[in-house]
Amino acid sequence: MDVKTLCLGVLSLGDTTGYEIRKMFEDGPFGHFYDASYGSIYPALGKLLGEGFVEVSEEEQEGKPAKKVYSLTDAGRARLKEALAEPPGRDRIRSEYLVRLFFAHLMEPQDACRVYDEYLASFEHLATCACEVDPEGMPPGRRVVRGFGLHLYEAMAEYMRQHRDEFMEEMTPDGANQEAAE
Amino acid sequence: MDVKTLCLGVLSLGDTTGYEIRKMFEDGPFGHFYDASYGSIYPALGKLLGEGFVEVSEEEQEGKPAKKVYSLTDAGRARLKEALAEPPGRDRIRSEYLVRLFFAHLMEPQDACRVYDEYLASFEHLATCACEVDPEGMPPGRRVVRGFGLHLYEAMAEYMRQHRDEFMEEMTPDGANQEAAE
DNA sequence: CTTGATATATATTGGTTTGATATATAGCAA
DNA sequence: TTGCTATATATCAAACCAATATATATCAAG
Repeated sequence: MDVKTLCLGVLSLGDTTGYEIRKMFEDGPFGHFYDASYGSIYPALGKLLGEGFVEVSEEEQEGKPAKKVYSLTDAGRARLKEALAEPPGRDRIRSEYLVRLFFAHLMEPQDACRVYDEYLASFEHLATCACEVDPEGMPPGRRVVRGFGLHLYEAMAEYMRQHRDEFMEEMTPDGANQEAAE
Repeated sequence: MDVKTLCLGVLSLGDTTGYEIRKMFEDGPFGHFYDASYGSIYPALGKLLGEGFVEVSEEEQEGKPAKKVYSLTDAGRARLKEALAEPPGRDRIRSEYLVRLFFAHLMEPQDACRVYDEYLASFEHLATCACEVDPEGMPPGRRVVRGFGLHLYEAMAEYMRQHRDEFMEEMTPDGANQEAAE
């Protein structure tokens, strides 16, 4: 599964530009389970164009630079279906937060506590955002993915809320409070 | 957070080889929240050696190739602490499974159902494995990370078990069973 | 008793991806 | 009028991954 396939997938939802594809991975529905940057999206679209899987129409705009609106061809739709039929590789996660928590005993206690609270807050935020997305009219798979994400963020936030006090106490033993110590 | 920092972290748990560091990211405790391949680990160890953050001692072995056992220097320990104090970037996930479920309506129903069941099974497996790790004697941060992972895998498996029937029915409408149709 | 698979162990290479930056224009706030 | 944000495309060095090469040992299957 490379960025080319991801682009085909995004384009299956409607014609769009490289810029907007990137935004989909940043805030949009894809951000929760994939990532891609300009440096991979633009070359991917270029290759797909050369292979006949997408078409492009340049739309002049006043003020802003000209848009290149890409759209899927029939060959592209077939290619996407083909790629989705391939066996999926296992999930990969990269969490700098969990790395820090894992090594919390090597950090300054107040830094570790800040990381903990930031991480908890990020899940509460994500859960709120995921909650606002209306599943009405979604195809079943997409609805499952939305519910899965929402359930996940809530479970993560719940776990971190429940174990917060325990962690904070163990990180700052024998009354070594953040401010007042003496 | 680059692979160099990750290597320093692994070495803070004890002296080891590049080969074993890789295995830590595959099966070991790090696999749940980070990934790194040989092509990044060996060059990272080489650079760390040049920078004086790690030392190496070649251990000849009969039969097998000579081991290069790396160990952290004091400078390396300081560098690790420094790196952990930097603000963490946001979590990144790459799930080929969720991509497929998102586009399940473009797939053959039986393929989509297989992906669903495989994904569910993978979480049940991960939960079982995480359950077997004894948190006794772990520092608080590491214990939180373990509990977090376990809680997460169980929540994911639970969600997918609960919505399985719903998904399967919606994927194969009006009695279009996998085998017998007609 | 040899073939193939698996495991230990280091290392490299080609291709992909990231993160940052460049270019260009407009709007809006300080 | 300076700086910030947003729209939009594009590129580049550095980092990174997946695959492969090398070398040896063990163990099971045929």
